Amino acid sequence: MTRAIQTKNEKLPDPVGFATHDHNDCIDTAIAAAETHCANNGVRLTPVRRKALEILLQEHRALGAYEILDRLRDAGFGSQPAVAYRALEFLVTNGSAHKIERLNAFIACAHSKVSHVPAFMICTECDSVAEVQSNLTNKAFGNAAHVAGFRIEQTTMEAVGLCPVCIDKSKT
Amino acid sequence: MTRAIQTKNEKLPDPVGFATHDHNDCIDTAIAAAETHCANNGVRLTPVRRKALEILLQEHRALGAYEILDRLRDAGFGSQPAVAYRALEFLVTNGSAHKIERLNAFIACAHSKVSHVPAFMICTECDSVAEVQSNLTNKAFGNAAHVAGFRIEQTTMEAVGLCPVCIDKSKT
DNA sequence: ACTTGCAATGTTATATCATCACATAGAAAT
DNA sequence: ATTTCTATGTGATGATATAACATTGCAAGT
Ligand SMILES: [Zn+2]
Ligand SMILES: [Zn+2]
Ligand SMILES: [Zn+2]
Ligand SMILES: [Zn+2]
Repeated sequence: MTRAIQTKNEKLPDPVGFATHDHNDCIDTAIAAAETHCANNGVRLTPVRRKALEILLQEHRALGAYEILDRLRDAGFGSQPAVAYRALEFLVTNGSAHKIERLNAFIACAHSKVSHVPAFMICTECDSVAEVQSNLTNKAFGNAAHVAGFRIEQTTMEAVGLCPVCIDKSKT
Repeated sequence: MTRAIQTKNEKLPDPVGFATHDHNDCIDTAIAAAETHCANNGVRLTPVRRKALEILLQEHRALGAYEILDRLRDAGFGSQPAVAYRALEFLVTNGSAHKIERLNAFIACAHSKVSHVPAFMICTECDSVAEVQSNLTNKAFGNAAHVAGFRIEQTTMEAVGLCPVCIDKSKT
């Protein structure tokens, strides 16, 4: 049984960071990076996991778990939520994908080779998402954590606002 | 996710930001701040909204919408989800509360008087949340947004890890 | 070969979170 | 007083996520 899809932006071209890019080989390189990571860390990029990553990379946008599940089912995998959630958890844990908490959705990492603090710009109008290369950790944050005795394991930043496309639209 | 409820007249130190503070009057000051804000902005701190804020302030932790709804119902307000979600939306919009996306939960702002980038430390073990005073905007983030033509409206940062209490526990 | 162990996948059922659509009630503006 | 807009209330539904448990496939150890 197919569930309704919630995502608003179905028809965007190949935007990464709201700019166009050569999408053709970026899938292959990302998959290769995932394979390398798995080999180096003693975990397995199994068929479902690989397929889930391919789906995310194909779209280059944030996808809900059930949207991914639909495609996994179409590809012959299981049809129950846990199938998608487990694959996604694996990808997130291993740095191939991120969860956009604001959207309850998942997106392939745009630069999985380098270690980074995931940071995103999320359009409130069309739900498009761009991952920002943000190598700068917030120093004040780190200090506060240290003072509080909190051991940070991962930090994510999410900015919401209007993407260039929707800014243009709002002007007309 | 289950945590002890903190009562208003508790003698022991109340933790905010994993540190102790004087909880007794911080509710009143926060409510006063909300009232001032509403007066200055032509919006109304109606009974439900005020009660929802009081609930959040009482607890000083992240509460799910349905948890808040329960208490609103107990206080004589409506019993349907929209009642809580609408009140919470108002509080978030007007800076009296934040949504912790990671937890799908809400928390009273710990320093609602000053404009700030909401930043939180979230314990993966016990789900406790501390709001960090992070007046430092991530510069790289801002630059990236500018380059991309993205108009940031709000940024939030969420760090997950282990709170001091759970670090202690894990050592035993 | 066999069994024991473990990780991964699958399924059913259920829990949790969130919004829609529409009716009614109050406040504010004319 | 009438209109208008905001706010509250309700029932119904949608969307997201996990629990619990059976099954499979593979690898070590015997
Ligand atoms: Zn990334
Ligand atoms: Zn947009
Ligand atoms: Zn705050
Ligand atoms: Zn903790």
